[in-house]
Amino acid sequence: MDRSKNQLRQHMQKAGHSLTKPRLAVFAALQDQEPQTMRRLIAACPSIDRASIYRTIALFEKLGIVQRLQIGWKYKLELTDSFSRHHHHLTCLKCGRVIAFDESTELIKELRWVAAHNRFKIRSHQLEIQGLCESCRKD
Amino acid sequence: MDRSKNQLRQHMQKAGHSLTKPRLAVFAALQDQEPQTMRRLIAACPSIDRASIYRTIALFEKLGIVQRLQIGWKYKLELTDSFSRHHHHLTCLKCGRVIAFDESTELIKELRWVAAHNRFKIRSHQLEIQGLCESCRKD
DNA sequence: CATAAATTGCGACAAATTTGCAATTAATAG
DNA sequence: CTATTAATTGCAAATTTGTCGCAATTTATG
Repeated sequence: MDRSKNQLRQHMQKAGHSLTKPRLAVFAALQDQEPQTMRRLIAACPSIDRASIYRTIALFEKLGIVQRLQIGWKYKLELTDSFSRHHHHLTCLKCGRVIAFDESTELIKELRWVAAHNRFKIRSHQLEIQGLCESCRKD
Repeated sequence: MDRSKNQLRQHMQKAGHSLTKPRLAVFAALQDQEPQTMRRLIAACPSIDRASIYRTIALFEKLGIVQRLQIGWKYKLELTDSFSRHHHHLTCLKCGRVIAFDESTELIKELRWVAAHNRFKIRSHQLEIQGLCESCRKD
């Protein structure tokens, strides 16, 4: 908990930004629930202005601390692999439940091949599977 | 071109909807550029009301004709595999260029394994790789 | 062609996101 | 520790994006 806070401070300072109270609050809310919606983020930081939260998210994104995911209809936010364990998502189209899963080495090989073939330098990747979860299938 | 239009008409009629002029225009704009933004979609159909475009996209999504992707900061829209060749994306974080690529059978195997393991029934999936394209790497 | 149902455009709303700027806070030199 | 400077915040207003109700229009059908 304090470890990741220090990591965050270090990461930001290296980029020339300070770890302020609002930024720390947003970070904590992202750790608290993953993936996170903007709405919940705002609700989770009642003493912080909406505009600051948007600005913080934009900064975190630029610094590679946060990434957006398209989950179902709306986007959600989540810490990147440097600040959270790397994983992907299964999303239930019916109930909206989100299940995280790890990727295989096979997948990584595939990504590397694709990137090399397109002369791309990989920074990150996301995989999302949409479908019906166990309980929603029974309909 | 007319083939896909007929396919669309058939698909919609089966679901009890008609292929009207606004819907056809939205479909054409989606074929024209992929992935497509809402803003461009609205601009591409100047004679059609914004609300109708939103309603059309919502309907297309429900009928499995269109899907949303999170590419970069904003979401984008694209025809699903039934109406466009199945593929994934490489997105350049610097210039925003989007390159499509095909998936391997290895990836599909992986997805099936993950789904089975979580008792999920797969409906669709998306993979996005973010990084730097060939020309943007040179910095 | 007549009728019923589906769909559209329009205008008003509501929600989400962005911006300018004055006030506050953080980093740093002295 | 205090003064100074630069970064950051809160606030209010503006913009953009997405939604809704409803009358007018279009489409499907008998």
